Amino acid sequence: MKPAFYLTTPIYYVNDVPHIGHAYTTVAADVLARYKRLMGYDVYFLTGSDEHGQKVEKAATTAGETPLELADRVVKRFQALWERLGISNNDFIRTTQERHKKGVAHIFKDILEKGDIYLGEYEDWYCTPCETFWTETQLIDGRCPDCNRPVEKLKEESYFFRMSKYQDQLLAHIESHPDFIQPKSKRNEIISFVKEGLRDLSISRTTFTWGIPVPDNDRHVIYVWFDALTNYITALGYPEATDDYKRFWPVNVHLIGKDILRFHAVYWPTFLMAAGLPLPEKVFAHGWWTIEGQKMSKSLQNVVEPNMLIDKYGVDAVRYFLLREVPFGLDGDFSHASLVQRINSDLANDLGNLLSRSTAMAVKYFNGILPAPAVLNESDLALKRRTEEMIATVDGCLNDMAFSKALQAIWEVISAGNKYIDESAPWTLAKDPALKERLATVMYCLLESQRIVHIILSAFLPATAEKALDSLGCGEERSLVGMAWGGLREGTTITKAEALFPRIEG
RNA sequence: GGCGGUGUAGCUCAGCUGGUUAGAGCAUACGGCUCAUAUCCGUAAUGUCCGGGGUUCAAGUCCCUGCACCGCCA
Repeated sequence: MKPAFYLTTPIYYVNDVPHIGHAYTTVAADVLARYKRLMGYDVYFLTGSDEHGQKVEKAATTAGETPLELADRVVKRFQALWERLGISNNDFIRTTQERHKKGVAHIFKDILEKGDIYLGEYEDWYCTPCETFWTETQLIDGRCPDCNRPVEKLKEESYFFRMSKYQDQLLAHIESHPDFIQPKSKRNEIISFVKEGLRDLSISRTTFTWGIPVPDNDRHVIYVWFDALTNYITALGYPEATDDYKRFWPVNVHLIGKDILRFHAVYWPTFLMAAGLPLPEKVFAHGWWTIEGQKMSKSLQNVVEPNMLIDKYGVDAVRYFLLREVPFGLDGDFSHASLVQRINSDLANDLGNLLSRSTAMAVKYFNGILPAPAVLNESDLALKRRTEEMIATVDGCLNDMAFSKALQAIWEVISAGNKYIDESAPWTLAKDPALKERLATVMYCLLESQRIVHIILSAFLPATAEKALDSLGCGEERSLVGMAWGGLREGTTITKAEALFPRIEG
């Protein structure tokens, strides 16, 4: 039986339209999912939408539609974008779905019955747009410290989650599981946050109705984060002990942006502890993108619309850029200049041109019929070795979410391929019929190395790898097994590859 | 204010437990090849490794201190 691998993106809030940040998390998750499938895992890749809450309710009212209508509309935009980006999620959960609502009500009731949810009273300053309560000391000049808008004093009956009870247990878990929260810098932040003490958490609201009602008390709606986080198990069928649930929970990794780390590294694990469920194996918080050196914001009107990027540069170029430019976990800057630079230098000159020149020679010297290699000499073996070593390196990198490093390792092999051509000088070999066998060996090694490169690249650049493998005459052997050296068969028809990535001039 | 982090070539960054002439990619200059998307290969140059002090036979790497920037919390 295949090993299981479960990974998630956050569910995206429908009050916001998709931007480069959403695309980033989702593309990263997709690469990991595709890679794990390649390695023989049975992968459950979940994304979805978060649709409840006061903000959505208000936005819908303003737009003259029901909250669900608004959600339907925005969800389509997310789904259409994922389609365009080649996202291979096998499930898409919406918090308005029955399966989810049922599960949330169940876990709420369960924790209530176990005594870790209790009814109390909440009084504090409330910022409606942010849906956040602030203490007196947190306010800045009497305004919301996040958005600087006015806040109002609010007193409401509220259900509380006894988060304080789990402080020590959570801390112990974090400390005994060094990889639970990554990267390390974020882990430190969470540790110090927990050490400062966890307060009980208000997890219901009475000021609006667009949400999942508290079981047996429908004056209350369940707090959006309690609702949203639970998606990770309701998608698998919780509370039923479904096959998916048994097979995939606990999740291998939650990929998230650094802004929502606390919810995933503190709230969510303590909810699970209270419910007696196993904790996620890993929560990985990636960084943020600035745009041409500036913080991305609606008011600056510099929000990057992924569809526009795809139109202009193509899907795989965008996927490549997002994962290559910046180490996952750190902030990075998006600029058109650096994207064009990556496309021209890495994708066109290195990757694309290598395939182009290699396949052109195969056609020219062997009529496109791949010859069998003779005995490999030192430089052939060096290329083979580098290619094989790269597979292990990439595996290590991807287990650490080091997408950028993984791509660098792949590019070292591409670079080695270009150098190999230069050193072997096939055009010289071709002039002497006596060297035909040597030429055959060189062509074989060259193409075989690239076949392996493109199989592994199919996780990152699915459409590109498809084209490349087609031109290398490779059929369906696109898996871990197919990664072994020697998979390219003698007699395979090689066709001259079109430019995978045309250079962008100007 | 408390805690944590960062400061290395023009740019983005690697440099683990201290040890030969401090590295990579991109950009720059020069040279080479011609199979290829004017692509590829090679060579070169540039660094007070933030400042100051200290430990050590030896510090970009450890300690102290100052400055600058960033994150989390308050």
